[in-house]
Amino acid sequence: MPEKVTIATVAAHAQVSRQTVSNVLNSPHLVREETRVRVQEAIATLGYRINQAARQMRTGRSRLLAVRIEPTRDGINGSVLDRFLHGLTFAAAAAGYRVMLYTADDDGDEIKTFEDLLASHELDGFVLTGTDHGDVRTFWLAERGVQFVTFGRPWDEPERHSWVDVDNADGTAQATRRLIETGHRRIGFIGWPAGSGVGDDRRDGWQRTMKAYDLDPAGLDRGAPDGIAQGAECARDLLTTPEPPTAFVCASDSLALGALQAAGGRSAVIGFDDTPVAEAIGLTSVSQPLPDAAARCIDLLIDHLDGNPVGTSQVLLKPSLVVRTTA
Amino acid sequence: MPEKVTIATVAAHAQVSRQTVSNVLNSPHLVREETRVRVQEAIATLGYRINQAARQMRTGRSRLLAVRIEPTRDGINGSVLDRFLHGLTFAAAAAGYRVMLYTADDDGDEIKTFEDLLASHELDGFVLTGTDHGDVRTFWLAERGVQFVTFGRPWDEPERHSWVDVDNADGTAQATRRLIETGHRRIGFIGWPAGSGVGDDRRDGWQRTMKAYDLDPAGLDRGAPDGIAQGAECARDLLTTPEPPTAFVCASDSLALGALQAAGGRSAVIGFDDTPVAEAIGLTSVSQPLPDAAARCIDLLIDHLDGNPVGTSQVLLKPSLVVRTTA
DNA sequence: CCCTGCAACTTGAACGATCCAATAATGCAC
DNA sequence: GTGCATTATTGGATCGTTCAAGTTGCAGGG
Repeated sequence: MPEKVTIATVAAHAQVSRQTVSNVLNSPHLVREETRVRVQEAIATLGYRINQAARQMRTGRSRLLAVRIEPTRDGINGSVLDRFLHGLTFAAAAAGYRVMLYTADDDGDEIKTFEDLLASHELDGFVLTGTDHGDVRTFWLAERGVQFVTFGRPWDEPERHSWVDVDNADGTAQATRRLIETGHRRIGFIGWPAGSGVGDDRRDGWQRTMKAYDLDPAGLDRGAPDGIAQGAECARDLLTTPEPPTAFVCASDSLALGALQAAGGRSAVIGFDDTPVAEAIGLTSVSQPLPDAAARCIDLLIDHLDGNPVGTSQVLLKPSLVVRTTA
Repeated sequence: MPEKVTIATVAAHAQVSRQTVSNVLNSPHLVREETRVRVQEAIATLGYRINQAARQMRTGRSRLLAVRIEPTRDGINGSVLDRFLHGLTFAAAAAGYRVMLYTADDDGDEIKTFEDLLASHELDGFVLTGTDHGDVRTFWLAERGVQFVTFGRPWDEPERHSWVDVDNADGTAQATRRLIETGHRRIGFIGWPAGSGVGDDRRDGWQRTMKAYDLDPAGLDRGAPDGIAQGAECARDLLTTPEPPTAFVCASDSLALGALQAAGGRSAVIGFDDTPVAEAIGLTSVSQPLPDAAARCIDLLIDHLDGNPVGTSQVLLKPSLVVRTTA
């Protein structure tokens, strides 16, 4: 076991005071170049690492960010959450922060966890995913002056807090354009029942694009809860109309998979989220730029923590269409 | 902003000393029942939460565990890692620990991260996933006396450290038995090339079960890197033999998916890992008990941290077969 | 010549918990 | 009532860092 190396050890080795070493680390501009170099050398020689606990106790900041990891499979999930988490961890590390996980059964439970984590001074900020209309969590945090960023915008009032989101409408617009460009004229949309911000946005993108190309979207639109069976049913329903669609834009890969089964390979289908399922079966799908989104979340959050706490920022990212064999 | 509540505030409120409050929290047996209750009430009234940073500075323990989150898609990944992480976080929280994430490009990079995290006294232990033959990381950690548990056993020397693993051979054995019981006699195995511990174990389960039922496994076995195309190719190869198999046991859902496509619905197929892909397309698959495995990892790790540091423990869990439509 | 201002650095105290050693309270036998 | 062991409680020191205030040396203005 090597000797414990503290800031005092470094100070003695470099023949300066503790505070000067601290300044080299935190406010280098206060230290003369020559001294700074000498201290840096001592740090390197001794292999000194700052003791986060001690720093945290003094400054009250832990350089730890928290993200909820969900047990369920709705909203952002599976490999989507997986890739998002990796992006967060990577971006946070680059800025000297760490990412911590927590679980919660529901929003109320999550607020209890907020209290726990904050009161024991364990962390500095939150990244929230899967925000709903009038999300209680965001109000709770804002009220207490806790810094946070959401992945997913607050649909009621866009500038209430900082967020990063993917332009869902643009995703389905790209999908619809692709189908139109490959010759389709009657393009159906299979999405979720009206009312969810994300779902409505995805429907909008399809609808607006149809109209932009002078195609009538009337009657080509079905809504059902997420699921393969539901997607299949919607597709069958649309295919038995007098003028059936020749292609489908779907609000999720699950719905798309159902549509694909129902159509038996005779319709073009595009899904949403680019899940492993899509990759596995060659489903063309709209892909969210998750690493980028994660990095922007961290940027925003750290901006709030380090810098100007006034005002909020919003970032809207464009998804991209991953063309495979189904469209 | 409410007043800051420290152990001193609680002590004053309950008319005892700081040390007594500390004892109530850490060594309740030293405190008289009556006093203990009074202190607990003061804690509840004031909403006191222990300051983790201060505790950590004194005790040198952070109550933080770390897990690597991988960018790539091999080994344990996607929704598998997702579910495992949730299990870890949940189990850790129950024991008063938190889970932190870190990234690394390769094993060497990971060891550099170990150094960083440990030197700054940021965490107490590691959960490693995806261990290889003669994993350098485990040697490095063991050498330094750092506590860790792996999910996946060290194939060279089982008792070198503590681990939790799923009985892969039992999984393919269950799959093979299921196929035999539903009337199949010629059952092929599509796995990875020999040499990986997990892959060889999965092949073993199939082979042993075949022999146990007096069925000859000779010539029914193919190996290829993981992937849908590879699975399809192996299946086609097996189907063109003089006595082709009527069913396939596969080492992964990806390989199974390929086999399914190649067989065109005329063969029974069973995959491994019960990924969302399997659920989506109705693929029968072997499911790993991830929440349970995660909980056992945490149990073992915390045992090592809190209690007896002597000896290692091993836990082998049985997977279960999720029967869907393909077998 | 004194005072002010500045840069570069030093010193003592504080953050909030736990550990340690010493003290006070209690019970019991003689 | 005294002595002694047992248990419960106390005050002080401590972990490693940063904050606030202070010291030193030197240049320039009045």
